[in-house]
Order: sequence, then structure tokens, then C-alpha cells
Amino acid sequence: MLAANNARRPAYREELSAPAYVVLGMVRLGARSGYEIKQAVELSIRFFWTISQAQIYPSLEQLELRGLICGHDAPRGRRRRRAYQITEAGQRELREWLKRADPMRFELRDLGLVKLFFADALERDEALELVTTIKARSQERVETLRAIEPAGEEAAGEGNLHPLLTLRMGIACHQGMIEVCKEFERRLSIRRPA
Amino acid sequence: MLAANNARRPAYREELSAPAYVVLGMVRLGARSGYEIKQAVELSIRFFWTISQAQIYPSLEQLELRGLICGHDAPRGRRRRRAYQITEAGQRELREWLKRADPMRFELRDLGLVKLFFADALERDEALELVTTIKARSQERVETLRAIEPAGEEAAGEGNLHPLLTLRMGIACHQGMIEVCKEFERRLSIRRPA
DNA sequence: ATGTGCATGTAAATTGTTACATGATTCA
DNA sequence: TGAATCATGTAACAATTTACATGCACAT
Repeated sequence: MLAANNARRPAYREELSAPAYVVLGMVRLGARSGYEIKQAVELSIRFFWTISQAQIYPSLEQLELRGLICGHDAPRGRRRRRAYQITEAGQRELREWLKRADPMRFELRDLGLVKLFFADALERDEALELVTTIKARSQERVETLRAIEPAGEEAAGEGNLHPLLTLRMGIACHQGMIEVCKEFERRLSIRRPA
Repeated sequence: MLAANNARRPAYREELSAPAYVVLGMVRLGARSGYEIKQAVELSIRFFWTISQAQIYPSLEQLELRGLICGHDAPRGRRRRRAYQITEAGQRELREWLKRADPMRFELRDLGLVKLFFADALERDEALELVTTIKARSQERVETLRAIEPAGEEAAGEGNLHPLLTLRMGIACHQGMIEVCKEFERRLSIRRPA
């Protein structure tokens, strides 16, 4: 019987996985430990990409194996910790990925919109309520994003323009949906007022 | 040794899964077979929800077990086929779900935005190209959605208002993002023209 | 002493996709 | 007769999340 390697590390493929590129990008932006990467994701790209802690550590390993990042033990007191930096090769690989014309699939999974789609099964006032809920959700999201905007503008002033761009895209997207909700609220309440 | 049930049908839980509700909703709208449900999804909600064929048939089974839909064999010639209809209980369950105030998480996974976020690692003209690519992607999406609009308007005239609502939400969302892209294209090309 | 934050890691479960397998019907 | 479409189903695979497990540091 052969000794099987049961550890579930990702297979060594030619292509890096998407999470690995995300980790690489975050290391480039200054996140040093797995812990810091997770935090950076939550503070920035969480609106269009999430990554769980269980994906980060294997990705770091994978990246280091290829020499795209280099890590060294950097304990804080007696608490263990491994700090990473991006390498020259890593910089190149990241840029290549950014320039690569791959699909970049836009995947939206939104049960809110699904419910809205089926809302003709409801009474008119119930449907109206649903539209209002969906609108409120986007309004909350816009407020959250607007609260981050100053930080994005500051970063833009210091040469990191693109986080602000993605922030504005999020705001614009939800703002657009809010307007449509308002239009349909009028439409639904005029025909049969509450 | 106990006889294990190795078939991978979904565990019988209190809660129905999201795909099951999607299937239920589509059966209500007149999709009869698993095949028709898959088609209906591709023709309508695919922009904010997808479902693979491998999820549909177990969902149908699950729904029938609970009496939310009822199915009968309805072969076309000698080709086997099972046709479903929504039951009274199914109508109720669907409406309850639509009214239920659960999270309805909006989940976006977009490597395009991720790349944009990291685009400060690129030269200015390369970043500009990326912005243009992302803009083009949204423009294509808007065109696709606009092509469906007449069908949505027709459905709205016949009492199915909400598919048009979700269609307009998609258009508005991408239109908003397109405007932001244009603004940044100006910004990027003014400072250092190609 | 105790709760929160820093820090890393793994096992199990869940969820979803892709590919395969089968076979009838319709139309060119 | 051969391709496209209708129709159902499963096995294998891939991706991701959740939960668990561990332990130090620091402030209250």
C-alpha cells in the first residue's frame, strides 16, 4: 500500500487559484500575516470578494513554494507569527494576472432579487413591502460605502487610486437599484393605495 | 452493520434550501419538467441566480415529498417525462418564504472588481485598459438586458410586473458602474495621456 | 481571573459544478 | 442517418464555509 498524502493542500497546478491572487495582492499592499490579510479583505474588497481564513494559509504556502512571496518567522513575544513580503517574481506574476484577458466572471447571487422576481405571487401591498426592504438594504450598503469614502480618497491622494474606483462602483450600482425601487414603489402604490 | 443510505439526496431538514424555493417559484410560473425549469432559469433569473441541472431533480423530489408540488408521469411519446404542478400548500409555502424577513444576502463575486482594486500595481495606461475592459463588460450586459426588456414589459402588461423590476435593477446597476468607469477613464487619461 | 484580540492551523460538512451515461424524438 | 433537442439521473470533482483546536498577550 502506498503512503497516501492525505493533507488537503491544493494540488500543484500551473494556474494559481483566484484566492491565491487575492492573497498575493494583499501582501503587496502591505498585509504581512495571514491574520492581517483576512482583516484587509474585510476592510476593503469584502463587497465583491470574500475569503475565509481556511483558504488563506494554504494560499500563502502555495505562493511561497513558487517564490512569489517570501516569509520568515516573526513572533510577537512568545506568540508565533509568520510575516510575508512580495518578491520581484511575485510583483511580475501579479501584474501578469492583472493584464491577463481571462473571463473575469461577474457572479451575483442575490436571493433578494430572486424574491423580487417571484413577487407577483404576493398581494400588492406585500410586494410593495418587499421592494421597500430591498431598497433599504441597498441604502444601508450605500451608507456603509460612503463612510469608507474618505479613506478611499486619502489613499487616492497617495497614489492608490483604484480602491476609490471600486468603492464608487459599489455606490453607483446600489444607487441605481435604489432609484428603480423608488420608481416601482410609486407604480405599486398609485394603482392601489394602501 | 447498518444499511447506509449512500444516495446523496439532501438531508431532510426543516428549512428548504434556496434552490428548492427557486424551483418552486418556477413551477408556479408554469415550468413543468426539470428540463423546463432549467430553461426558465436561463431565460430569466440567470443574472442573479444560477442553478445546475444536478440540483433541480433532487429539489423536485424534496418538494414533492413535502406536498408542495405534485408530479405525474407525462411521457411525450415513448420518452419519459415527469410533469409537476404547484399545490395549495406550495403556494402558501412560496408566499411565506417571500414574506419571511430572512437575511437575503447579496453576494457578489467579481474578479473584475478585484483586479481593478489592485490595479495600482500596473502602469497608468495598462490600468486604463483594464477600466475599459470592465466598462465594456457592463455595456455588453446592459445590451443583453435591454434586448430582453420588451418581453419583460409584455409580462408586466399581463400582471407579471416583477420580472421587469429585476430586469431594470440589473440595467441600473451596470449603467451606474459604466458611468464611474467613464469618469475614471477621463481621470486616468488627462493626467498622463497615452 | 477573564475576556478580547492576535495568530495559526485542520477536519468535516456543505454546496455547487462538470462530466458522464442513457435514451427517445424531431427535423433536415 | 445524423444532428439538435427533449429529458432524467448520478458520480466525481472542486470550492468554500463552519467548527473545532490551540495558545500567547494584554488590559480590566
